[in-house]
Amino acid sequence: MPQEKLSVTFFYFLEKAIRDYRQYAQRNIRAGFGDITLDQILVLRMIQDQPELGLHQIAEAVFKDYASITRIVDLLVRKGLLFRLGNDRNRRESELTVSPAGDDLLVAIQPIVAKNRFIALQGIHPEEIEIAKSVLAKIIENCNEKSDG
Amino acid sequence: MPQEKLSVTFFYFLEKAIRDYRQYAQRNIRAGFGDITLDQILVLRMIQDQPELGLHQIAEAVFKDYASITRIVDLLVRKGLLFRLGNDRNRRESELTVSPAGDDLLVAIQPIVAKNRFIALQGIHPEEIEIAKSVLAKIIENCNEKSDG
DNA sequence: AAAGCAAAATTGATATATCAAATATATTTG
DNA sequence: CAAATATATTTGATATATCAATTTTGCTTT
Repeated sequence: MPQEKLSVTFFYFLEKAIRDYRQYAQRNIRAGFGDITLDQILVLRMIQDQPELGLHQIAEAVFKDYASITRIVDLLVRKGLLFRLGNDRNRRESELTVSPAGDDLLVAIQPIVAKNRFIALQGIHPEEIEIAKSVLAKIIENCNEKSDG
Repeated sequence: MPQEKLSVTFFYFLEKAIRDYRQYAQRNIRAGFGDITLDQILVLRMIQDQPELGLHQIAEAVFKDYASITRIVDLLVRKGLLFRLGNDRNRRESELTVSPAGDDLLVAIQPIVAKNRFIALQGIHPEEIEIAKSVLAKIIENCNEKSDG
């Protein structure tokens, strides 16, 4: 098993990069707004874009766990950024709608999010980003292969 | 701000890749062993390699938070994989030592961890991995720049 | 050695991830 | 339509991440 060392450091870097990025982005968001997390923003925006989705589909769209989505949505509702219209009992029928406050927040936060991404990728050639992306895509594929060998 | 789309999908892939890899690796570990997490293994191995380190330094070595390390170490001690020799009160003096059970576990688990990494990176050219690694390194750098602009 | 300061370690609170189990709802079948 | 089954959602338990606050320990300086 060659390149063992490369793979070790690669996964270290992978973990550290995502953590540092999240920390950096979260810090910038907090500076401008109160206590909203990146994940909550992600879910909120997804619902804004496609309000017709069920939680299950939202989870898939944002690559997250179902249980996490339940909790994130609850938080967003509690914060008044999201409305659960219709039946509050039957959650499958209740439609989720971003509240005016939620809309405002998304509008205000959008440039910050974009800037975070921009700065995080500053000084990297687009072709390199593409290659890195393809590497990540391949990892995703490899980890989701049916294991039969 | 060009390439907005590329950066969006890049960060999506980044998050998904790390999550899928962890899930995949964790599943394989669980199949062979009981309930030990990747993070616990990482910390355990670090202590095995450099038992003289303090928690602070361990945290830095594995790119983790101090608070997390405190809790992970406590778990490892509770599981009998790690001994806190010497003074159990003064934690700075107490030396951490991997127990025989911990040694055994690391030995047994090592090939699984290596295989996980190998499979996750299967079919990717080493040069591409290097490029991806350099992209991640640059992101880490960008996110840790002193913000004064 | 005592006081004060710096560094290390811990704890509390909250958010998210994960898995398993339990509910609830929808759909299919008889 | 009722029962069986499938799917969606929630909940509980535990682990980790993060930040803030606190405590502990170590070091310096008298």
